Amino acid sequence: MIRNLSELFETEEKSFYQRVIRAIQDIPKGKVATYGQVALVAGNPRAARQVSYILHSSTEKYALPWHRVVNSKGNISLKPKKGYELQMKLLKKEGIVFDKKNCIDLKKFGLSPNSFNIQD
DNA sequence: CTCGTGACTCCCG
DNA sequence: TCGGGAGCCACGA
Repeated sequence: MIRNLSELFETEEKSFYQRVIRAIQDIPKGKVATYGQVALVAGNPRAARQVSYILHSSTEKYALPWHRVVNSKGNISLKPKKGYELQMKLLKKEGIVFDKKNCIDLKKFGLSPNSFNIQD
């Protein structure tokens, strides 16, 4: 479990790609992280899009909890019939709650800013 | 080296 | 509130 940014940067993983993998694996069950957050933790605040690319190509290979990654609004970015329903199902199973608009309350289920933060 | 590819975000009207 | 448009970026071909 990565506790802070320093620890993350000190890992063997050198590429953004590898760090993203680590970051995602570090998302605790019952919580969700946004693409932007993952990108931030991986060291590139602007590479949110890249995170999706990585997920798409390595989800199975690294057994990533991909369903815990949602967009900044707390929505599932996948399109219906393309994983959307599956993701929602998996999240609900972990206790995540969706509101009327199928949004997740990030205040409640999103990673707190300190989860990956330096000030434990 | 250049180009295509996104499960993203931010900003504006 | 909601939708469109532009910015952004690593990785593979």
